[in-house]
Amino acid sequence: MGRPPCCDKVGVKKGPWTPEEDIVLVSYIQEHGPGNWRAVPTNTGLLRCSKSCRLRWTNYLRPGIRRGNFTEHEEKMIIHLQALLGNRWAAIASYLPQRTDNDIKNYWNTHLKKKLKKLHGSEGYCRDGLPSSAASDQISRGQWERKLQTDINMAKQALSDALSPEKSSDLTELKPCHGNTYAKPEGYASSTENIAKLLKGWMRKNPLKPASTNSGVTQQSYDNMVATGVTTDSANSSEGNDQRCSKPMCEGFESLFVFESFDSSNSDDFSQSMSTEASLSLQDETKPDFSPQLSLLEKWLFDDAANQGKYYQLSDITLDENPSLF
DNA sequence: AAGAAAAACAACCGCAAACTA
DNA sequence: ATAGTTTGCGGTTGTTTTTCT
Repeated sequence: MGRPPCCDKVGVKKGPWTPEEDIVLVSYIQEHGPGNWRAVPTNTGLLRCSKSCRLRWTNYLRPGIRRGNFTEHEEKMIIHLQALLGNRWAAIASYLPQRTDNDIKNYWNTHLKKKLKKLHGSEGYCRDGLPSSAASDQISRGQWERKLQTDINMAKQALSDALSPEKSSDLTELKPCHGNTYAKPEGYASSTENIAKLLKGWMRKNPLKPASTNSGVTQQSYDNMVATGVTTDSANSSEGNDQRCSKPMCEGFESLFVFESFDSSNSDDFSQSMSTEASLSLQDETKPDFSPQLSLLEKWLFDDAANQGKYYQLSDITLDENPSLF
């Protein structure tokens, strides 16, 4: 007996999400909180499978995520964490709370892998830029363990370096492959921002109907959104734009969630932003506890870095101080 | 200016772990 | 204890955008 599909394949829409779909999804989550994805398509009328809804939310619509503009520091973090943890993107993303695993994965595949390849050349490195020696499963167990210990020490040191602000390692010398910066232009608008505008324009045009299902956004919830920062400026709203987010439209968007511009180099900004965020539905989001995600090794690195008072103050982002974060 | 190639990114797929009845 | 269901994760693909010729 095979595993049943996550949803009916028939009648399920695929491909890029439209602004309208985003609105519906955001509205629903705004009201019900994330989770129970199975029920989302049913309750919202979205012709998407639950998986797609979840992905859309976690990777784009969820408040607090930062897109594009990977900083040098983030790059280093990713590179070192990848070396340490391998392609465990979710684990890596847990160290960069503003980034999604998908984003990190894409960034790794499109940018960092190439960078490392250029930096190290092909010699001594296998695919994914990892030292080929790490994959030597022919060596004896004892050798392997010693090697592992060495690798751990190296990784620890590397992570230390990455966590240190004052140290600009050789990685800083990594230049974009061609003239461009890696990050998108400043004008790059996050999806949440896009949705913010959309919500404003759309909701005005479509007075929120309590809807037959519980999918509709109530006026109250709309008011909540306004209260939490959605401005009333509708000049750039998505009037008549029922296709994918066009650039001019996106560029004029404001933030639905009123986040300060995130900068991973400033954890205070982050905390601040997260506390703002706490007023939103994220507070209901059932995020896994942070600490259990940490393997012993990760925890050790975590603690070690914190003890050394290093730059990336993960310790600043604790459950106690930011209950909304996790 | 136009077409081709490369790069970037959004989204899908399948597997496996976690959860629930 | 277990079968069924849901969710999370990582790999991969498809589409769009940008750069090059």
